[in-house]
Amino acid sequence: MITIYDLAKQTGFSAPTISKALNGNGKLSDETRQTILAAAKEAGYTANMAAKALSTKHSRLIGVILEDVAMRRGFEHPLFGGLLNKFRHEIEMAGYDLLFLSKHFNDGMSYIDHCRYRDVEGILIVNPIDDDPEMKTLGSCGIPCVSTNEFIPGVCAVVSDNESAGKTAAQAFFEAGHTKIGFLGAPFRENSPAAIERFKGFKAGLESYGLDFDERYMENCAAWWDGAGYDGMKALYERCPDITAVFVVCDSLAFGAMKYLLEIGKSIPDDISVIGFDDDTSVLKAAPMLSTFRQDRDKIAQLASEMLLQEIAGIPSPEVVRVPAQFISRNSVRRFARVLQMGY
Amino acid sequence: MITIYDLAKQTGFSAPTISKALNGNGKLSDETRQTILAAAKEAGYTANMAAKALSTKHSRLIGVILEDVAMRRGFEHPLFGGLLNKFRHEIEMAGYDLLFLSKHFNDGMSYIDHCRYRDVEGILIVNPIDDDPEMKTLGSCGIPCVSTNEFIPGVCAVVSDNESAGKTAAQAFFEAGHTKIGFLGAPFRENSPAAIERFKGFKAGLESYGLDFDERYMENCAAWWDGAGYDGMKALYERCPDITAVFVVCDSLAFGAMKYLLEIGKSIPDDISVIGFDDDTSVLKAAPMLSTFRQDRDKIAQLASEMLLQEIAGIPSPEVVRVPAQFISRNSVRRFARVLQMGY
DNA sequence: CTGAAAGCGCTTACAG
DNA sequence: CTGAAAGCGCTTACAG
Repeated sequence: MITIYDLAKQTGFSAPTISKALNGNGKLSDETRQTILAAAKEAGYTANMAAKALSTKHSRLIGVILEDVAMRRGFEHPLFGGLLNKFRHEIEMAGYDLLFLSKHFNDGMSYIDHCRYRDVEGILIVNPIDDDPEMKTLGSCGIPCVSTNEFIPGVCAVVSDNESAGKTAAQAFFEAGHTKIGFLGAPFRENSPAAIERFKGFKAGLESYGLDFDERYMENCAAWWDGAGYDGMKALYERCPDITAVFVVCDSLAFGAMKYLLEIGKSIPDDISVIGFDDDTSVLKAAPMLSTFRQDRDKIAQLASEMLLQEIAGIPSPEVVRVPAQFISRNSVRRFARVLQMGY
Repeated sequence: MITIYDLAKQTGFSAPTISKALNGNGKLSDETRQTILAAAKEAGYTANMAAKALSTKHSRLIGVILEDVAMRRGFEHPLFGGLLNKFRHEIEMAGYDLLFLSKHFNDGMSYIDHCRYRDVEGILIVNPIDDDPEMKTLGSCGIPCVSTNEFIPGVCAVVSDNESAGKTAAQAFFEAGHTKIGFLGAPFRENSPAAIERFKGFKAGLESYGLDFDERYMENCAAWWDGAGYDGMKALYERCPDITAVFVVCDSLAFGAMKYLLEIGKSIPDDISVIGFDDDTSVLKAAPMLSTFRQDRDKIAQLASEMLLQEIAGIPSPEVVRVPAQFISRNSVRRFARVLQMGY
């Protein structure tokens, strides 16, 4: 391993001068800088980050909290995986590395201790464990944080515009002539906006068309995976067999719901129309006709990295940044004839 | 931030003594150790890894090379995502953190430079870029490496027993009475064993039953995603419409292949039987009847972490470790009546 | 524009 | 069993 002292010896300059040349700061003659840079290159010099981190207190490490209790897919989660691919790329371009924070590290240190241990400079909270009490402390722990799925006091959230998407779903159903429309949700948790917001927007959308949303038409599934969607749809449909359409908060649930509907002999969209959420490729192959919403994972990741880098630089972020989700209309919504006659 | 000097002041011992107590090494009276540990706990002391790394040359960091040019799914790759979930858990239990190695870090340092920069202690090569020349240098770079998909000179490979799986596929088809069986492969690359080995085993399996494999029955798709499977199946089937079965090297390709077959009016398995590979959940929802092989991601990850930790400790690893892939028989293979009559 | 000194927080021999 | 000294590789004021 070659150090700045080796470079100092070779070039005849002092270590601090080598340091300045390498880092491009301080006043140095161009000539000095050039010779030092050339020597470094020739010697194949690579800085030692541990030493840098120790003296500067800057580790160039971004901690990532990624737990996936809800879907149990970890890296393979339909939103989180793609988001991380992009986020990783963005921060690497800025000279940072990803460091996964963990609770079972070194027999159970907290996230924050893990951060201190590694001098982590910023935290991306992709998704925490439900109701983790440590989340509340993150906003004031002194380390810049950005969240991409959960609302945490004092932490900037970059999330899809779920309400608008909900409205769009209502609009799509309404314009196709549906009036009895179910809502299949997921556990409503205060800090996890996705399900609640999609419902809010959906309800507001219906009301804007003069349709009151009947609470009986709403069913919240017990979890986020397809089995729960199956059970939820069963409960909903047995209670309200008159619905002609259902908006489901995510595609996994929609897949389970459709499975149930198909099993009892219903066809989609002829008997019942469905709109999902996520544009989940794992569902899409099975249900290529499913209309859904695509969360802009690249955009969310890019904004999240910008906000975080900005906060590290001392510039505060807004409390929440919304990213539009794109409606992807395929063929799971039946258009009623009378509507077509109305000129649609 | 509280340091060992603070602890030293508080307890009246010297910094080295604090260090020994904290790390459990060196000779210390139990009493001293206890008081120091208690003081550390009360003060909420967390070690500083940068300082530790600088003085010990041990970063407790495992570099990960994860590129996914083949499937373009990154973290969402059917094998790699799950493998990483488990690998991450394993090494965290051992006090290590994951560090993704990247070529576009800090305007383009090599993987090895990235490792030196961070003092990475070991490298997990989940999947490299095809024909990356840097791979050849990894085996002799001085940093312990383990690979989970690619053969690299001097690097321990932990991979599925693809040949046995290929034989099992041949057996399954043969026992069901098939004799004209196609093989749908992927680009054969020398260092990437999956496709070649599955083919080898498959061919050997057929031959063990006295069936010569007709080279015309083999078609290698241009890539690993479903569109390539569609095209590959088309080419194969147009050339050999007499096949009654096809073994496909991965489920994504199998999905594309089935899509083609369905489109031209064939039914599966009545007209043509299919066996895939990967037990890819994203395909499974669409084709729940697909018989396939499940790679034991947890086992591969666990063995890879063991090998790597072992190498870091100075114990050499075997050149290759094989992990059985489990055949999952569902309903995509037709059993011919005459076979049943033969007593199967 | 360049360098000597001190420090970041920890550990490793080496004394005692 | 415990501590004084030196060092890991880098950077930050501060002189000059």
